[in-house]
Amino acid sequence: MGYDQAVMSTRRATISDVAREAGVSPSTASVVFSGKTPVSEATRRRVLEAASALGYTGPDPRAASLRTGRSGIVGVVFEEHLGTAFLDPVKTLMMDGLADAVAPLGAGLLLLRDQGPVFGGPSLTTAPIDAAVLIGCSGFLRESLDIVRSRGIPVVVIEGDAGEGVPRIGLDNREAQRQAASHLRGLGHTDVAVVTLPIDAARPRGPVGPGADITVDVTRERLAGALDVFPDARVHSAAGSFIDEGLAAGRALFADPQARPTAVIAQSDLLAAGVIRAAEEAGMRVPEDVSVTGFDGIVVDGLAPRVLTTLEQPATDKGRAAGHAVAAMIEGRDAASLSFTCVFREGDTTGPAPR
Amino acid sequence: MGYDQAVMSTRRATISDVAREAGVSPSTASVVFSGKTPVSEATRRRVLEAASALGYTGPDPRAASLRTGRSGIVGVVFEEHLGTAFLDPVKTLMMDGLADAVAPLGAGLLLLRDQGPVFGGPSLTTAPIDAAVLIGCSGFLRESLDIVRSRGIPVVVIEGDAGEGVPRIGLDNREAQRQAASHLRGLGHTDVAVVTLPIDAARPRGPVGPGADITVDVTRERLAGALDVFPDARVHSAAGSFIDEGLAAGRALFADPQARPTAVIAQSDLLAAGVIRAAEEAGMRVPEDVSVTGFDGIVVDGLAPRVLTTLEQPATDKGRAAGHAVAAMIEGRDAASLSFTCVFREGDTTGPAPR
DNA sequence: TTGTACGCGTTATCAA
DNA sequence: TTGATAACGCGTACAA
Repeated sequence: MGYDQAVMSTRRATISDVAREAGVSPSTASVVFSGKTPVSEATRRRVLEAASALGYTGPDPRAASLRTGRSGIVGVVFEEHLGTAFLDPVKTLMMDGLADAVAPLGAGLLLLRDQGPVFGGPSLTTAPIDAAVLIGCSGFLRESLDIVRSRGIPVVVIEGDAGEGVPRIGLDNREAQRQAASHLRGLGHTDVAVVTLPIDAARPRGPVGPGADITVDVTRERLAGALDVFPDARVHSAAGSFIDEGLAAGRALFADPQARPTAVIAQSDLLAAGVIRAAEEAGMRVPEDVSVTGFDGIVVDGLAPRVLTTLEQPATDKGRAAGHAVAAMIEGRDAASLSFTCVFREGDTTGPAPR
Repeated sequence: MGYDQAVMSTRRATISDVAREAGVSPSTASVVFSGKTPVSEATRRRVLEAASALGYTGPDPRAASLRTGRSGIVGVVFEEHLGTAFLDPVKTLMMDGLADAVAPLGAGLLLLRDQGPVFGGPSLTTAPIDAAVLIGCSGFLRESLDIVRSRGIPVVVIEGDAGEGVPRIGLDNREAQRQAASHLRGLGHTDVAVVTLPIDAARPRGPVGPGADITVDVTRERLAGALDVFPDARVHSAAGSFIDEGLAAGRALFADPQARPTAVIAQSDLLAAGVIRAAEEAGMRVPEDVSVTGFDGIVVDGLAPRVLTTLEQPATDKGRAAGHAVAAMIEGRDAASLSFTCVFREGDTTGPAPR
């Protein structure tokens, strides 16, 4: 007993300690806690009593997961600061769908930022995850991705290309954006500018040349759709999907009164809202002097009573689909890629090109 | 070699395999990956080559965390569906602050729903976390909490009482709500109704009697503040902080034209927005026929051009404070409880009581 | 700078 | 229904 106390005071009780105290074998004690095998009521109670006497509160998650190979954790990897998971309305809806679909699986969601394996914390590669959902997939991720996949961890990517064998939950970004662009062309616009989402991890802000290296898939695809219709469009990148970024980009585009575009294709609704504000600042009317389109179909505060011309995307469904896909893969089934479709919605922020 | 291949095909290479292949000891190989001890460039390269030859991609997170006792994961526990983490604007802001404060720590955030240890998935008790942040703390949690604390895992609670020794990040809910109520009394209101947030995990919707058992701390505190001023107020609980819930509650309150309150204290801005909508539906003018107050100070879509009379709370700061607190505790420092203060903001949704 | 030896806490398997 | 055994894969004193 003296020994036991000494031991107890220095280290936490383990399941072996409990077993010893209860006079059973460790495996029996283990079974009492896991419930995976029938145990006689008598031993069961003895073990539980021993446990509470020793202050043992159940198996150590780390050890259990080493042994079983499962942690019950699904990693969700973002390319940007984790805050975007919460502040970007589209991601927010996606996460809701994802949480929904993953719940029956009993899994928790681990929010990860891919910062490369250099930084201290858990990256995709160092976290004990059972599966991973990537939100976009840029260069950085590619590398970690191979590692994860080589470990046999199921991976699904939302809006991005993670290579062969990784199911994709996609959106018809290019086609959808082309649709909005065509709408503008149909209205007679020829001098068009594009305000893009971040083009890469460094998130520079400013003009984008024709040869620019765009590593963010969504940005690239939507831009391609716009350029399909307006190959000569001026392109300006924002540092994030925020109203303020749209405002900054709009100011830049409208700075020179002699060289103002008659239409602006923004790659998100928030950016569009910012551009509209910039237009008003510059004394332009929307849509009489300049037309603006968005992307996402979310509710943007402060835009009312305007209705944005935009592309509605099924954000929640995308998340849910990703959840179902990882759930399937965890259970050993196959998961297929899936592409969702945007719906063009004409509002009152686009009109005929000014003469 | 034949043996090696046989082994490789059946199980994943471990660091020992790599060491053997490279002709060094396991510990040396380990050091190559962890970088905790200088290694000669030659051995280093040999190990790396062996690793890539064997397809070894670095230490297994599960084993590593068993050994080191750290996982780099901070658990965030919600009482409700995880979706609320993303759909409730206040929680959203909190999470942003939390992510922010935890980032330098290099930790990932694990979103957990506390559904009691029965359910299968990782709960607070079965997840490999280094620390936990509780969002609220009701009965369910209490139990898991003891377990976690007995394991020596630092815990912080936002808006809740988790018992002695658990630092709290709080809000002056009661005082703030009392302030809004006093404002109404000052305007001459006497017949007042309260629309509350969920009162417990079952989230019933409907009238709340005087003796009701309210397990959600925030709800209880804010209600107490309202009752401090209007002890006889009718109380109606909503099933969540949504506009639609406020709408439903409002309809119930305004159903009988003979017994309509002249003011409604809603426990969140979203609820308030719903109540206002219900009032309009019922042909009542705000604030001429009925005054409405909210709580939170967030931007509610569709409310413009109205400005809600409400209590602004520093949601982001609360999250950040919680993050700093767990960071401190993980590093062995102490963390103190902290209480934030709401600011009363008078809008145009409250006015003199109708005669 | 490298190697030896051991323990981290569990659980699966199989035999009794 | 219970127990003995053997991993699970790694990190780290400590000695060489």
